[in-house]
Parts: sequence; C-alpha cells; structure tokens
Amino acid sequence: MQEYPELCEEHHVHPDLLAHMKLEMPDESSLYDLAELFKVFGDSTRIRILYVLFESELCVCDIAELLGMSQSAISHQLRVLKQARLVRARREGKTVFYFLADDHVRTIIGQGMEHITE
Amino acid sequence: MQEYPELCEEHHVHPDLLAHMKLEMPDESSLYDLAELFKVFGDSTRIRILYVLFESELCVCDIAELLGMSQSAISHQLRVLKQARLVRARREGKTVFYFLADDHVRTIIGQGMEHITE
DNA sequence: ATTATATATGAACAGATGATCATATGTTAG
DNA sequence: CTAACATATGATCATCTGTTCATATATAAT
Repeated sequence: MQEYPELCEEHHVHPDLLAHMKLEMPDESSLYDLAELFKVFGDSTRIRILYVLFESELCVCDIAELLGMSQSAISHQLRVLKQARLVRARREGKTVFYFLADDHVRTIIGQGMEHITE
Repeated sequence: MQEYPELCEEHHVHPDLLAHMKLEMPDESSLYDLAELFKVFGDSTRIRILYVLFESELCVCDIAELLGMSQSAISHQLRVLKQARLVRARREGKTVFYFLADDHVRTIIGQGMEHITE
C-alpha cells in the first residue's frame, strides 16, 4: 500500500487527536472481517433470504420458491450466509433447514431499514 | 426473473406461514435500497473512513493521510458515503469537512463488530 | 442395488466495483 | 488576473461477484 504523507499543508485537527484516532482504530484484520460481514448483507437476494428466516426456519426449496429463484442460486447464497455465521443449518433426512444464527442479524437489518426509511 | 414454482414435492412449513412471509416482506425497492446501503459498509476503506469520523469531523486530506491513501481514492469513497447519507459535508474556505450523518452508522458498525468478535 | 428427491458445488460468463491517473472545479492569496 | 492549494470527477483496468448450467453428493424408498 502506497503512503501519502503530509497531503495537507497544515492539519485542521490537533495532531494529538489524529494520533488518538490511529490508536483507536481496530486492527487491519478486524476491519477487513467487518467489511466482509457487511458485504454479505450487501446483496438483495441474501437480504431477502434473511427476511424470510425472520419468521421461521425453512428448507432450501421453500426459500427458492418464496423468492422465485433457482435451488442452485439459493444454495450458493446460503453457503455465503453460513460462512458469515449469519445462518445455521440442521439436516432432517433429505431436507436441510436453515435458520438465523443470532439476533445481530435482526438488529443490523433493523437499523439499516430505519436509516433508509427516514 | 424466472419463476420456480413448486420446487419441493411438499412444503415443510404451513402454506399459511409461507403466505404470511410473502406479505411481511418489504417491497422490492426497499430491499434493493437496503442491500445498497450495506454494500456501502462492505468495503474496508469506507469502514475505516467511518471509524476515524467517529472521533471528529475531518477534511479530505487528513483522512487520506490517516489512512495512507490518495486524495482521489478518499474523495471517491466520500462521495459514495455521502450518497448513502452516511456522512455529510460542510465547506470552510478551500477545505471540506466530512462528518457522520447520524447515529445509525455507529449502531450498525457496533453490531457488526459484536458479531465478528464473539 | 436402483431410482428419486433434496441439496451442494465447480466452471464459466456478464456485470459491478475500487484504485489510479489525468484533469477539472472551487476557493483564497497576492 | 494568476498562482497555489483543496477537492471532485471521468476514464480505464484489474479484480470481484452472482447467476446459470451441469453435475456431484446425501438420504430415503422400492
């Protein structure tokens, strides 16, 4: 990564505060992971999957039918959601049921919805 | 968009619940906007910009220097953040100061951070 | 074992994304 | 007006992403 030292002729905030910001900044890998997490929310198909799972666990084929999409497309996206630990799965015979992993999903989507509707 | 009716031989949840889910689902444009919003969070450069703005408003050059990136790159990303109404700007002479638009940013990033660190 | 159903996965391709570079715009000082 | 500084923007390009299609795996029934 290139460095760009002293871009400004003079700073507009105290150097102490700039130093503090650098210290308070989470480490690079956390920031990367955080961006990766939000990328997962950044697709309307995955958002829609999470929304239907708000109500109840569902099997892959029911999700596909609800969203009017192919089984394959949904399965690929469920894998992404699972890797991000936003959903979990349990198998029952041939069927695999997916469900929300925790409540952060609801909070994050709820806050996002608040933001766009204000 | 293609339709995939009756993918399952038989449903695993009550048809009534499936119908309810379709009703509860936000309209297509809200879901699209929501995904667009999270896409904005889904980039580590933009996350880092939001993080430094947690502390104080900052001019473009100070942000660029803090993050070790070019003025142009930061300016492009600030535009994305501004279009998503996550940051706002005020001009003071030659300098433009950017600051967080509201508190949803903090909540969303906070919840995201909780999720990845648990 | 064979067949059918449910789900998962790899390859491929079109479309989106983010940094860079060059340049334009806006503002102030001289 | 002109020069200098701060910021914004358009074009380009390499990379990433999401769907489709074909196929593989897993489970159950006959």
